[in-house]
Amino acid sequence: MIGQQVADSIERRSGVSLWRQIADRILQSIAAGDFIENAALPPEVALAERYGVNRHTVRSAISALVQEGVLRAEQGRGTFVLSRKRLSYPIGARTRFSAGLQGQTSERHIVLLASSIEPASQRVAEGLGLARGAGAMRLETRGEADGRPVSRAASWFDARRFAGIDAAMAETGSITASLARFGIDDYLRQSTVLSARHADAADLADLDLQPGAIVLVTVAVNVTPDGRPIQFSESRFPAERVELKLSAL
Amino acid sequence: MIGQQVADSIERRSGVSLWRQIADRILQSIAAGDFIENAALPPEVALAERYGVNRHTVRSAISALVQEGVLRAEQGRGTFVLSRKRLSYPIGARTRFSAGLQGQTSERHIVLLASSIEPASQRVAEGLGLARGAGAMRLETRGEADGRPVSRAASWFDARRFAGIDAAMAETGSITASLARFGIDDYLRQSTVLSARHADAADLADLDLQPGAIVLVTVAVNVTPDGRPIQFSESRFPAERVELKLSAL
DNA sequence: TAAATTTGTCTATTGATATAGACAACTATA
DNA sequence: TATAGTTGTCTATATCAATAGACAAATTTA
Repeated sequence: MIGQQVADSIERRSGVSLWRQIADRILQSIAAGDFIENAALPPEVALAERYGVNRHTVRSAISALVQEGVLRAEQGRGTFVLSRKRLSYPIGARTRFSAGLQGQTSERHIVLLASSIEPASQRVAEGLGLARGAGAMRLETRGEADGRPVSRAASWFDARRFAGIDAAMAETGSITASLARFGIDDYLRQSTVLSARHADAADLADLDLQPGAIVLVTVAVNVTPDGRPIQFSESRFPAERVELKLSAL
Repeated sequence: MIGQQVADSIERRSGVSLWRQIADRILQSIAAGDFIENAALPPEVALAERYGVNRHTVRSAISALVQEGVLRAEQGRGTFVLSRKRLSYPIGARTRFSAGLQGQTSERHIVLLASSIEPASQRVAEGLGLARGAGAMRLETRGEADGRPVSRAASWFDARRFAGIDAAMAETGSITASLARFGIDDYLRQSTVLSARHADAADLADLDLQPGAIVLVTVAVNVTPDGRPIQFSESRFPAERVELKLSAL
């Protein structure tokens, strides 16, 4: 009889407060398309009954989502869904930030937050095929779509081969365009490893999230068409705003 | 100077308790390989100082992880890491449960928990290319590796074409083998959409998780080599035990 | 053996979380 | 214009989460 998974019960004394769990459920509901844009949420008393909690607890959840800009509450009328669906970020052989989100947003770009040259850690050295401790250029970037942050990444490049890529990145706002300046006309995604965790303090600040949010984490290596690694990166995506669509599989 | 992301601060009044956040950090640390198997965790006072909390709060985090079987505490000696690294579950054109985990575990299989025939919901109908409301056979399964649950899935098939696949699944413990009985010698992963959320009550029970845990969610369609959809599925993976490795990209 | 280190247990106190009930303020509708 | 339905605010109480300090119990080291 049920086509979707139904699991309305809520875990008590779990280390995650009831209002945060309910807020998560409502976000899921919206992302799953249970509410059209501008649709009214069920009234607070109904939600309280559904989740088996007090009305005030539901109100805490709602007020957190109002803070996040997901809902709008109007006294006497109801509570309404503001947010659009999650962005669907494609990951495949030719993963490109801007091209991937084309059609879903009117505007998108990458901001260079910081850059530095540092000795390659073990995993960076492995990913780039460098000697451990060799110079690696690190770029800290944030991806934005329609003014909302949708990704936060650290990327490493061979500092010798790509000297000055930080300036190129700041100027062009595009990894693809920056690499082109170094003679890289095309590159491919060689590997992607995916995990998820709670957002840490840095994620919260960089991605404009509320504490307790979940981030998807990808660790990836990009290579030239002939297989030489050029970029190693770790990216974080806010799970409440982004889903990853694995394509070209 | 730092090769890895460092973010030790903890968020207060976030809806996620400090002990749960610290437990998450320790799990990340272990998964990232900061501790070798059987290595001692830093003493409680040191951890309390690092995270800026009281020793008792650290103890709450540790005791949760002891409950989960990740740590072992010994009075007078220290607290030790038990758990192995996360399993790496490959997702690609030929995603197969057992073959994918080969080499990482000595034993793995799929258990059929339940099955039923139901009218296809909208998303199932879309995924399988059926009319909405047409008969869909649903299989509820759990993947286990070395006796630990590593995945929990609901799969839907065209009930007419695959009548009896539930019995085949119960008998063989393999999707691939069951499909072979219906003349499907090969099948490909057409699409995979990935997201993450907090585990709900059903996940907690089915995957043997502690409340507050995170699950990775994939929604996928498998097709025959000539492109006809045969299986629509939603799978949940415990993020603390599994990472997804996107291959053949 | 003595001292230092580490986990385990207890008491007490404070702040955040959750419940309960009552009523005000606002909106839509019969 | 009532009335019903909804969100907003207030008070009170109970439980969980976190801090603080002290000391016991077990282990390792000097």
